[in-house]
Amino acid sequence: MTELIQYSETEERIFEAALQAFARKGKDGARMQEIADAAGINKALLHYYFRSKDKLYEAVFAFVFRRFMLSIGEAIRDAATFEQTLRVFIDGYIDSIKNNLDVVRLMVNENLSGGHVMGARLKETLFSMELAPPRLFIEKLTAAIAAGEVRPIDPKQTLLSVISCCIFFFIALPTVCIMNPEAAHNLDGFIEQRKAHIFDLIYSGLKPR
Amino acid sequence: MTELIQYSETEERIFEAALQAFARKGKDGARMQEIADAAGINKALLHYYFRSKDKLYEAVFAFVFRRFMLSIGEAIRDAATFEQTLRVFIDGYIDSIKNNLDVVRLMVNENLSGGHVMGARLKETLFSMELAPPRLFIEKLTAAIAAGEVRPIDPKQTLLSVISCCIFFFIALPTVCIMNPEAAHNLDGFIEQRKAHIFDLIYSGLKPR
DNA sequence: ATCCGCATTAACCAAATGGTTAAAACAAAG
DNA sequence: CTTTGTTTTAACCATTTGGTTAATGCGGAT
Repeated sequence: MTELIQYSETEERIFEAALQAFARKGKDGARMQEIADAAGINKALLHYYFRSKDKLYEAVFAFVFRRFMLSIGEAIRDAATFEQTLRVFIDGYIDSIKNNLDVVRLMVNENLSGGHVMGARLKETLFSMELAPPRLFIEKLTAAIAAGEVRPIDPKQTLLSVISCCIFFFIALPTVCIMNPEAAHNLDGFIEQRKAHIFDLIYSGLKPR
Repeated sequence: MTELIQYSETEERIFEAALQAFARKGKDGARMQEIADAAGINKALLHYYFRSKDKLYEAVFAFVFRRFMLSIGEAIRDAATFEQTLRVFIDGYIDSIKNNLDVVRLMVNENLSGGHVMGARLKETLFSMELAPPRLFIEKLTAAIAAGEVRPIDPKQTLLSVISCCIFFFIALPTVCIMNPEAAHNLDGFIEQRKAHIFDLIYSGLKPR
């Protein structure tokens, strides 16, 4: 089912180049020649390894998607209280996104154009460990509600809200920087500020009164 | 500065066709021929009206961007309490997005590829009425904080969080439908549910304790 | 009826692009 | 050193695509 392929150095260089291209210009906008150049190889080699542009796209997606999910999994550890769980989740999620901006852009592009490639990967991974973080979050939240640490609220919707707050900022980065000049001037500072704000707003929204 | 051009019936048909194409396949993925077909005209007419694909893209963007902003402006009326303001803002924002999904997709695409076209429109519109809703929201929130109706919190970050929660769901729709089967089965119901949840979570997060 | 400017079209073109092929490097094995 | 299988490349090809052009339609003014 889930094959664990070991890729050659050349293949991984292709992946990085293709990721950048696909993420920034979309599947159609990216040029095979440009990917080959960025990877420092001949264009024919692309087809030698991946047959077609579509197959290359799928391979790249599968590769970086998996890597991204694992990176999130690493960033999010277990915690004692739900307050800590939420804080770690937000910080870890945002850091992972920040370090994988092109992957996020690729996934957004995917969703904009139907999301069938991502859908296949998702379904394949649905029962494996790699989707653990969201499920773990929901379990923790459900438990916290039962324990009275958090007021009754739909856990799935809450998860969606947290993820929305963590991701959207990066998707709309150019717009955010225009509407919000300090973000353009000091991005890292703004990101840290954003982490704190999201935790503050959401946790305060979850606490019983 | 801000020209108010009256477009012919043919031009508006082109806009609709081009919007669909650009939104669903991106600027590069969309084909001039396919846009012409969808608009029921000859391909040369596209160039007759808009010179090049880039110019067409910019014209389409300007047109639908303005229309979308105005639609949000109409949806969001003034309200007495901040609680009402927030509720109206969320409902109006989500309804506008729902009725302009292709425009939102176009704007997201724009941001993914640098956002220069949107940036130009934004800067041009920055001092006009069309960006009133966000600014109005921030003013209301600031006033509510001063009046003690809302606890102290960064208004800009809060606005960004609200918008994130309203938009992201639509951007990631294919993924959301996979992770959340009931959304696929009854989208309108899920949207209403989402409106209620966002208001509940955010307003509860803003109330003083 | 004719003239004139705008709208529309069919046919065409050059460039770009994804993909192929046959030959050359190259490394490992015999 | 030769053989053999894999990796890499230059040159090529067919198709697609954005864009052009010259001709046609057409409605209103004269």
